[in-house]
Amino acid sequence: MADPSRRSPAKQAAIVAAAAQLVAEIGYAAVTIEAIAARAGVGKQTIYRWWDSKAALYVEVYSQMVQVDEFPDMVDPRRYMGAILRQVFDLYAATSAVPILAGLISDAQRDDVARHALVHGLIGGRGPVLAQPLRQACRDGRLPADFDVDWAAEMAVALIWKRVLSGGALDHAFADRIVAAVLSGEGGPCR
Amino acid sequence: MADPSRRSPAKQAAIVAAAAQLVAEIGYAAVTIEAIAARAGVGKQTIYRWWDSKAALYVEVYSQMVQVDEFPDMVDPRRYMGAILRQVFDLYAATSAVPILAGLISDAQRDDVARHALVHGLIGGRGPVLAQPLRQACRDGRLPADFDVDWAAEMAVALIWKRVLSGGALDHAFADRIVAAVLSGEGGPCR
DNA sequence: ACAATACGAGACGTTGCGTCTCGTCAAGGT
DNA sequence: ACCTTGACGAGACGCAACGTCTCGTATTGT
Repeated sequence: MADPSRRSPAKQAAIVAAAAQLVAEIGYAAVTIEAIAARAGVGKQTIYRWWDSKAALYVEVYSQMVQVDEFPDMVDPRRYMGAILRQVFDLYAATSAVPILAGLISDAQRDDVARHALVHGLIGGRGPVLAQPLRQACRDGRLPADFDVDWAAEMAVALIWKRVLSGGALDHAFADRIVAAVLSGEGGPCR
Repeated sequence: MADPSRRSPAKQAAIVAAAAQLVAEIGYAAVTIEAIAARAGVGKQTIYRWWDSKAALYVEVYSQMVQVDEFPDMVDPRRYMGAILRQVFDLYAATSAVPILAGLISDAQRDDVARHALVHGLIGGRGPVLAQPLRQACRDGRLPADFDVDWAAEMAVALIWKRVLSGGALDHAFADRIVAAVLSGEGGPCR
């Protein structure tokens, strides 16, 4: 139906920007497609043409907002995880990513796109950022060969989601506690 | 306005039962107040008189559904936590509590009653079930005196919420992993 | 018996949904 | 240069559920 090559990049950017603005102003739940369209100076159909739902649109907003650009060196798993988490939390603090993430987790109970993003995509899986580097560390002997990477990633994601959902602090201290909990003992003093 | 002493217990029970039925049949998100009223043979106003919102009603449904009746003995913190978690997960498996919990966590981003239940009430705090017994174990020397009970409870709750939200398994194996992660080392072989 | 009020039923206005139908416009093909 | 195609802005449209309200009836305590 819709031909991606004919899509207007300017409109897309205006819509994403309007969505980001509105969430900062009135909160995720209060944002409507109609308000985004009005703010962006765009017809409703132009939004519905390219995104299935409000949640689908915000998956894109969130992805653009939380871009992990520079990966720290994997010298030590503990240092790596701490650095990556602090980087993400700094991005959270500088943007409206947290309310968007909370809204997306919430919408995932109703919306297929949000659910998929939550379980497999950027938001939930975090494969390239968390699981993959840790798996590499296992192969390199920086972590025990039988270290359960998937479980570690699940714990980290769970703790983050919980604070996002209940409004807890997402600061560097929290990042350090996650690292300590997820890599408890491994490569540390207990071993 | 509304006088609790004149409230009809039969109507209340019918409403709660209808709400529980409907969530099992069509899922939390699809349930409407109007459908609950129709199913319970009740006027809409009778629901709105006693509950602020759908979420507020389901907080009560969930509370009735997940009643931890018998507390296991606190001989060993690991055994205690394992027993209590298995008991809760068995209740989850026997009822529609999981979709309700997922719906409530979702609604907590929009609804004040759900948010309060999530942060302070039965759902999020879990004080009497988790934190309090662990705190007692600390005083009794069954856990290190500097053991961080709040952090342990937060981890357990976070892991449960994450699986509830993303549709993961809530079985005895998961219960054991939570215990191992939350009480890692404490009272175990590493210490 | 009487006052107070919970209750069933359903009308009511409101909001946002997602679809649709216009007329306009820009781009690519012939 | 013309013509087709499809994106676009604007907004009308029907729909569903919200939360409030107003009836008339039933129940309860004094």
